[in-house]
Amino acid sequence: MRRPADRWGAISGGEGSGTAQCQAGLTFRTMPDRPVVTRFAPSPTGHLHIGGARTALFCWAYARHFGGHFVLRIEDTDQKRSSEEAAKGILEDLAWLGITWDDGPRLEHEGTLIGGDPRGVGPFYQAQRLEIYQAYLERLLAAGRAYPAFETGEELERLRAEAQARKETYRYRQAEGYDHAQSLAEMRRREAAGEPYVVRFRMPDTAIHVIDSVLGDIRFDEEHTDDFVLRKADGFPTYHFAVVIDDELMGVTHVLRGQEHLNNTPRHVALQQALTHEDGSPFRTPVYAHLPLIFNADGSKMSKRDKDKAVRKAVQASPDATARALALAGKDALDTWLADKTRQLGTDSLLALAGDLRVELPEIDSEDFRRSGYLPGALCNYLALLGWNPGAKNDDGTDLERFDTGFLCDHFSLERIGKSNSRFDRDKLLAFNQAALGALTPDAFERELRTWCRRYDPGLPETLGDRFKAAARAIQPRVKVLSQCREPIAFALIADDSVVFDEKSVAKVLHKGEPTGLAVLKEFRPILGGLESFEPEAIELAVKAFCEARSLGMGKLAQPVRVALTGGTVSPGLGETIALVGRAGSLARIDRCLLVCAAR
RNA sequence: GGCCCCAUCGUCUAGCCUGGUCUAGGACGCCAGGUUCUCAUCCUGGAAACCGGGGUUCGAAUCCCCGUGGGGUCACCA
Repeated sequence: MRRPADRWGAISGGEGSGTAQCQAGLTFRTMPDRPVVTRFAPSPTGHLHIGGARTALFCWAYARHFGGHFVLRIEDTDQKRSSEEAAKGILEDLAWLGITWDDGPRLEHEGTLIGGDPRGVGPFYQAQRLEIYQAYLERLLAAGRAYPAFETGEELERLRAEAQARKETYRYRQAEGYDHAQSLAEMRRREAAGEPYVVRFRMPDTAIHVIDSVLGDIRFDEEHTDDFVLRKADGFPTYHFAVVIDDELMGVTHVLRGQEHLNNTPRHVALQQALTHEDGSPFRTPVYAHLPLIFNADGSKMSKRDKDKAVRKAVQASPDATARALALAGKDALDTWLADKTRQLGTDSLLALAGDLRVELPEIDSEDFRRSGYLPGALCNYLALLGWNPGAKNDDGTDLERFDTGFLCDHFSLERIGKSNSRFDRDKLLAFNQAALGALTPDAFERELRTWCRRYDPGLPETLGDRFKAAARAIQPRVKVLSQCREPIAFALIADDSVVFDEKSVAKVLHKGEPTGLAVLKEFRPILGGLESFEPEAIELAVKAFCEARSLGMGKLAQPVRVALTGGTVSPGLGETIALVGRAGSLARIDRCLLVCAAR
């Protein structure tokens, strides 16, 4: 599992590791003082967001780089929004991306088992760890570092509003003259009576320093912190509490997460300083690395609600669309969805509606990219470049930016993580994917296409039958994503007698010149009919021979045949096109073209 | 608004830490050519950036300060 030492890349001293300087001035890496453990800890409220995928990718690559452990933990402490279904979905999304975890929920993916608990640090669902949190909470309570609070939500809301009116930020602070013993008694009384209360953390009266491997040292002064909630009224821990305990108990050494968490970090650090294990040993502060955020191309925040937004807009735009939405979603569901911008429709309804209304859904979850037909390798490659850069050159002097996850694991380091936010550039991702598809061997591409079709377009292989292989050949260089696969071969998916002959093409290609395309076509028909093999290569040869014998340019034959077989002048190579339409189909289409277009 | 973070082509970035080799390099996109039976692929070329102002220095994209701009965050969500 561990890599040879000479393959470790450089790490900075701030990462809890030793950096040695040798005589020649070369820096080489040493193993950190304890095994590297990273974790990805999503809340199961939906599919894996693309920003989360990037975070997971980095955490995974970092652990792999050092031969450490990558933990997957499900943060389901919000009972209202979490679902087991979403958790499963996230596991599958990660597995599809090739991001596998060492410690975490078990998942069977393509015949291999991912996850497990080799270090005995589970369970990995926070909802199953409530007793653990409670034990630490009680120690904090006993030490006076945590205390019960009895304000209702409405009261807090009012206090916040009042502060806002004074142009201040409301911060919960332990009241003057607070009596801990009395407060604990009240807590016990409420406990017995089944009345709600929360437990808050007493923040220290000192500034908190956060050491971040990406952003440097950051100081948060005490007047800007507040006594946040540790245990909610429903008995569940808040994120802050659970994350600190679990990270410590699971031996997490490096926390890589989005920059939106930066302002939470002083709370976590303060908690680490206040918490101890049963034996009195202190919690440790992991190395933090806050990752720059990813935005939409237009600079707006990438949100899982974007998909709903796009469809909602289309629905509201026309009464016709509203009617169709009504049929799909039902009146009540539609009304609440339209009225509440924060509401999300089910994936299936959303997809159906988008298809029906011809709305392009923005891709924001990893599942969306899978559906669109991106290769996980290309996605990971592009994602890795959002906030990280290998800083290396290719032999031709261009920047090295196309690489696989193996390269990422070998070279990933915190010191090359950028500080500034980036925008998600679909065009560049598309280019990466097109290159990745193009680099596949024809057989590998065919397999990828089949796999994708099985999930998202089972009708295509059915329609194509034994022409699938030829279709795949024609498709490969012509699509950027697998979901475009029907476009280059659309002519092969329609009935022979439903080809629509484009007027302009007919005029230009069939009627103009000498000889006319029509004449060439007529002459070519019997040659085609008499071919022994109908493989693209054989057809190609026959076509060349035909043209050479008559001193015709290839175009003089190819374009008329294209119009006859596809209705237009654009299609894959002539041999491929003819092969895809098939012998009977080709002859029928040529005959029909001769008949229909001669009259024009 | 308070706090925190950030700032190189339209976008992602290299260079910045360890000032000079930067008339700032690459990728995507864009534009113009070329190869090819059309399309796509492929090849060649081009336009395109150091946010502003001070300072330090012989010298600043690189170091410091201020301004401006952008972003994050201010929950019994995570």
